[in-house]
Amino acid sequence: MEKLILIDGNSIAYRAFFALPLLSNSSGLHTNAVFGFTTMLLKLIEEQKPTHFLVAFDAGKATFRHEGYKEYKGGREKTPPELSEQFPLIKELIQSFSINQYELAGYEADDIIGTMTRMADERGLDVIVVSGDKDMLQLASDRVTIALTRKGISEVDLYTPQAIQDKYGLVPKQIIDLKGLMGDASDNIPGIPGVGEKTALKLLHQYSSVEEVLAKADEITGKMQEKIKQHADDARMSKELATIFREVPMELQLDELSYNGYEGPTLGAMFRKLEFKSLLEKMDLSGGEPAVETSIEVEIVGRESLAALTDAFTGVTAVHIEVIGENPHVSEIIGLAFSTAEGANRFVPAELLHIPEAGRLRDWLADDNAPKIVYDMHRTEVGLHWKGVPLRGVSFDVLIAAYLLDPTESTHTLSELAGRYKLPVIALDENVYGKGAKFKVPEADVLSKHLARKADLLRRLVPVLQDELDNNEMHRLYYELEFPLARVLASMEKQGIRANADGLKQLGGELGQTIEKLVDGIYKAAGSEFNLNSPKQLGEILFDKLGLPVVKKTKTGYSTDAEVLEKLAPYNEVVSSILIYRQLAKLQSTYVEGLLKEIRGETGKVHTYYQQTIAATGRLSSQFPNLQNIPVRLEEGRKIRKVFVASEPDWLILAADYSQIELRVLAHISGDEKLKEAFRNDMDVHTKTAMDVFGVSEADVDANMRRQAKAVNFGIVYGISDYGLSQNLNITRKEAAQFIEQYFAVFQGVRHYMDDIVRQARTNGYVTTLLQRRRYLPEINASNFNLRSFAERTAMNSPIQGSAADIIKLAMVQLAERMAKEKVRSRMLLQVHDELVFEVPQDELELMKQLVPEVMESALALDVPLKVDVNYGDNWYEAK
DNA sequence: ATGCTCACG
DNA sequence: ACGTACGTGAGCATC
Repeated sequence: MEKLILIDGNSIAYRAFFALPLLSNSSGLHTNAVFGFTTMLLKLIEEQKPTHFLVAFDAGKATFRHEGYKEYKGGREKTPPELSEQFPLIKELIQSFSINQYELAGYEADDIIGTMTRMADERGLDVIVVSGDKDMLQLASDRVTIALTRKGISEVDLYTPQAIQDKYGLVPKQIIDLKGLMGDASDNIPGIPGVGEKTALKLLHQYSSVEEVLAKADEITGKMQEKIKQHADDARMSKELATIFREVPMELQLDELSYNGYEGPTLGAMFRKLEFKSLLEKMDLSGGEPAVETSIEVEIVGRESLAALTDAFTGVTAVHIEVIGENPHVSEIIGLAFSTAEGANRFVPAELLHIPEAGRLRDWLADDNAPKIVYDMHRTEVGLHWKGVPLRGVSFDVLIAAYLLDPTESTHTLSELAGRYKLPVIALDENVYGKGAKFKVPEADVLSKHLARKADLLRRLVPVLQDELDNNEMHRLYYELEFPLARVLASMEKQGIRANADGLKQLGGELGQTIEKLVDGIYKAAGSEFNLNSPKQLGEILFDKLGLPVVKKTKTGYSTDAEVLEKLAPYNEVVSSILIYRQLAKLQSTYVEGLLKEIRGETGKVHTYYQQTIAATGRLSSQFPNLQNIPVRLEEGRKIRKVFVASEPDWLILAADYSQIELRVLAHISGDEKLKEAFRNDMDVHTKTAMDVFGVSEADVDANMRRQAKAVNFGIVYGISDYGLSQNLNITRKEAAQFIEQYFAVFQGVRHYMDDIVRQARTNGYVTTLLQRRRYLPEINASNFNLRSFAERTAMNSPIQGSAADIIKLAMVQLAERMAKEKVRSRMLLQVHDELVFEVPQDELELMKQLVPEVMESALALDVPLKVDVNYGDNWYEAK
């Protein structure tokens, strides 16, 4: 069976461009549209297996349509330069795929495609037309299917004549009539004013064509009749403009479009040029330049030579210990590889680590004076810990350096770092181990080489990364903050925090009963039973069955989030029950059941894992379980905190949190006098903001004024926009804009900071925190409003959030040192962005109550004081 | 795998 | 006109 694919090149390029974030390669060339185009081509080739293929493009500006109607496609936004520059690349890409492309002066891609479908139809070929433009539907026939891109570009909807009938109740030819009546703003086709899709469809279902509608206009009632008569000519012309011309005088014959697939090396070369690394690896496009691994020498160490192994480790040795599994607290170690300063590589199978002959190796791993280079010390240390092997003496962690050099990169795998720093290629773990259910540890010959390559790469990366850190003035950030912090985190996690399982179970039982009653009531009120956890089913009940007004939609259907439900509560009592159900169900599934699963039977403790190299701002994140989002705002949820207790009898939980750290940081970096004054006088900053913005005395600030001022302060920290503030305060955008203006009139230093930081981002391409942590913002100069605005808000927020992260991390490192020096038994257990949680013996309470805030407050000297509140009790709930 | 919802700072 | 507040992780349903 022969099959022809016809692609509307311009349309797909546009879709791809707007669907994907602005990727760019190392020379700054944007490639997102090219990338989207590539994935679409790959998918079509694989899934459709075309025998014939053509990509058609619009040629030049003027087409025959402009002869009759000069304003055709007028008023359209100019093509963004970031997209224009990609068209030559897209054309080159198509060539690399060995796919035919065609354009003809005076005609649009539609017309070329229309003509081709006619020819193919006559010849009996099956055709798929790929476009983002609904006009194409007019071409559908028994042999011609139209694939329209859905949201994004990876998904398409297929339209056969039947599908068009089902969706619009029209035959394909009537799509032109539809356009004739409703017009098309994007092509500047007028149609009949006031006629949208709904009306146009109604008219066509009755009269079948534009001509009939115009002829029978007298039958139509009301204002519509007048409009139709008045704009009859517009409708006729619109229909004509929307009609795809299917007789383009082309030289091109069908036979010339035959497609025999692409040549791997040619496509590979193009992907390398575009720096599509993930595709290169996934598709294994060898040939051309060698993107393959070079050979490597590695000695597989056996039982007999194990004892002498460490004799070779005289200088700084690179060690890679492969810890398998996402959670290092429950992981397997499958092998160890070593690369000496002289470049000799050794591999030790994991099972040898525990035999007596490995004694010297274990000592070496634990030796503070045996310098080691590793990838992800924190994870490795935790993984080894549960196998009873300590890790000490690490002198450099490649992962942390890579993260600091660009915290926005989604991953910093060794394979990716090799590419990023132009070092010898190594395979993806996925390709060596397989993934998901297919995961399998390979034989020693394969595994030893893979891990030796990693160790070898570590050694080569260190000087490069050290240079880069120095260039970026990140020496202090690395050596005084992030690197020592990794050990502090590992120690906190190994320690774990005790969670009372019985308490949780009791809480769960109570919740279960309340939830059961709620659910019964909700089903009764709804008149049927359904899955309350399904937003889809809930939406059908609320909006279709009960007929409540639709407030907000998601891309897949009705929105039923809390904001929507609050608005619906006055219409139907069941809605407030649903809100309560949601709240309790969350507590039950995430916090009661979820937490219970994470408690270790032997110790009754949970051991979270802090990710140090994920958040773009420099914050930590917490997993397995996440202990940074334990409920606190509502009393019902807050009770969960009662189960977090000290792990020794009579010890206490002590919590210390920074008061308003982000606004204090803002006061410092903006230098705003008013804001500094507020903190120097230790005022309530939201009240002070209300006083200044509303121009009233402290006594006259009511609760509502303070609430609004608080929202403005939050907004300022987030990178304010009138829209965001208006949503938060439920006020109009204009009012929000006025608030912001009043705020800036008072806090002029803050306004200057906001302007200046965005300017800095534009000039440098990045913004920095107090300790020189960097965040790159490539989209700060984008022509797309949304992308650019997002980057601007990020530029305002990141230095604030990131500097606050710098400060608490610094405090953690200093506290760990002080606590060791003072030889306290107290332990640091948790960090929650602006809060540290400890367990302390009674006899150290007074010391810790004094020491903790002292260190936290003096971690970094600012122009305003830092303030820390300390609380303690038998559990985390009481420590408030 | 992806989207929705919701917990935290 | 556009449509978003900044940063995360987990559970569940659905595809």
